[in-house]
Amino acid sequence: MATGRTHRPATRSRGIPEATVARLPLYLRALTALSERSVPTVSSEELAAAAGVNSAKLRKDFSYLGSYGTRGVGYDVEYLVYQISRELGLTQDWPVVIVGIGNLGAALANYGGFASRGFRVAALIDADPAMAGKPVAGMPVQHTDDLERIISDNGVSIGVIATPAGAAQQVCDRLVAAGVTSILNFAPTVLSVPDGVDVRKVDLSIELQILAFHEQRKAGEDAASDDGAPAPAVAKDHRKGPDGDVPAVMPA
Amino acid sequence: MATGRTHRPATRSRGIPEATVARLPLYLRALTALSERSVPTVSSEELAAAAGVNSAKLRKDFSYLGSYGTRGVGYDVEYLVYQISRELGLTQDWPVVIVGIGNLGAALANYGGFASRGFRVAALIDADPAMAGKPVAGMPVQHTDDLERIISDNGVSIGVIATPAGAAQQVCDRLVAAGVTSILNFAPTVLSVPDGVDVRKVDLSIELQILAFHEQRKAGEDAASDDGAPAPAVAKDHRKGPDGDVPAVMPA
DNA sequence: ATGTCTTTGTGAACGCGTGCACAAAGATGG
DNA sequence: CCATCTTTGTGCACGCGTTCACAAAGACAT
Repeated sequence: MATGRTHRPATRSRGIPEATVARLPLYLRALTALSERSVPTVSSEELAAAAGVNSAKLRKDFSYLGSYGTRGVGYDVEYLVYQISRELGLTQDWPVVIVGIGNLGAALANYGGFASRGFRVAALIDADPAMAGKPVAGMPVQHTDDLERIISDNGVSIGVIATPAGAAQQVCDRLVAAGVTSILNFAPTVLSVPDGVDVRKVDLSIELQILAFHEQRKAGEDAASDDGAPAPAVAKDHRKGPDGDVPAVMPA
Repeated sequence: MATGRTHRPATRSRGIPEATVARLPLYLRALTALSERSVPTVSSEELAAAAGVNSAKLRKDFSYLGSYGTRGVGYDVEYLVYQISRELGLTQDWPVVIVGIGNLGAALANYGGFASRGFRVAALIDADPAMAGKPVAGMPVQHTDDLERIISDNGVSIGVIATPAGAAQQVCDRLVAAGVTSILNFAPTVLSVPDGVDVRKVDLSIELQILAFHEQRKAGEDAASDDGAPAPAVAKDHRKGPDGDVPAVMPA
């Protein structure tokens, strides 16, 4: 997924493995759906099916949070919703800023998923002076000049970067300097941040490329031909090449 | 990431580990940047730094593709760009359809990252009759009724779902039935697909929730001292109990 | 040629995540 | 109170991924 994989190994999370943390939102979503249908309890088997995971894995995940189930019965839906929400920190309000109000940034601002669960879009920020003041998702866009003040005034600790790749690192540096310690990066760039700052990335083109790899694998299982020659400018010499094309020293 | 995480274990990928495949696009991006600056060769150390990974990991990743480096010198940039592109299947053209042209779908249609490398938006599809014919990103939106024909006519094997959660599974089923075998899902739902179909998901709210978890942990580190002791009070009788702690969670 | 220096490619150890399989815990019924 | 049935919680083994550390390969100078 998508997603982000640029986070620190920091698994000192007091016992809760990173892989488990990544699944908690999934469980929470399934539980919320059950809660809305007023289902009182659910077994690990049922919930696992709804979340698309193995039931043993789910039980082990919950065991890191404590023993919240009842043997012979299952888990209490409401209680579990509360526990997971608390563990994820969703019982408090997280003001978020979105920087870069282009197509994607605007779509994110309008996306309901943000506001729905403890997250509140505190400000929209863009570098284009022409955007300043224009309303997007019922909120005026503010100029980058005020970034530091906005972060500070609203106590923002989570920032979303939706700028072009070229501007991302600079924006990131300013966000971090202003006090942001968690960043969700949509720009196709590797961000470097100091220790203590978490970065997760969402990269559409990477996801597509991974799909293309598997797609190719599926399609060309027999037609393992090495397509037309797109004229590899540099033919090199790779001896152990499985295909056996053996070039010489690379030209300069 | 988005990563995406709902993909099958399908690691029978003829030797190339899934984790490596997920990093190839990252290397490719860094290499492309070097190529544009006409840098002829690059060492594993330099490239690893640019891609934000460990250099040993990078060398091992490349070793799965074959031996493309020259000891004492490094890797030939152009040649490596070609090899990785070929491995990822980017030397061919991948027609893609986007289903669900709301805020997010429209942003995706306009996103340059799609067209940039081997991917071509073949059609935009939406269920709203009012959208039909309206141009988005210089391309007329087509109605869901024609989904099967569009897939078939264009030989589409990759579909992007950007519909509301409620419609996602249904759209997914139709895509799969029409011949799509790779799906990139932006809807906040677990999709179930038959074997042989790959699904990757990008879920904004999940990413944010993971960040919130770490953010909360960072914030509460000051008072973490008392946390060292094994949590004894396992609230057992919280079960639907004295309502004192009612979940403060919200739906949707 | 020979030696030195750089950088790759990889063997091996380690740690994390996953899933099986089962004992313990509690519900339920007689 | 005992027997049986359901479902949790987890010990254990296995496999994947990461990282270290080093020998081998080639470049380059003398």
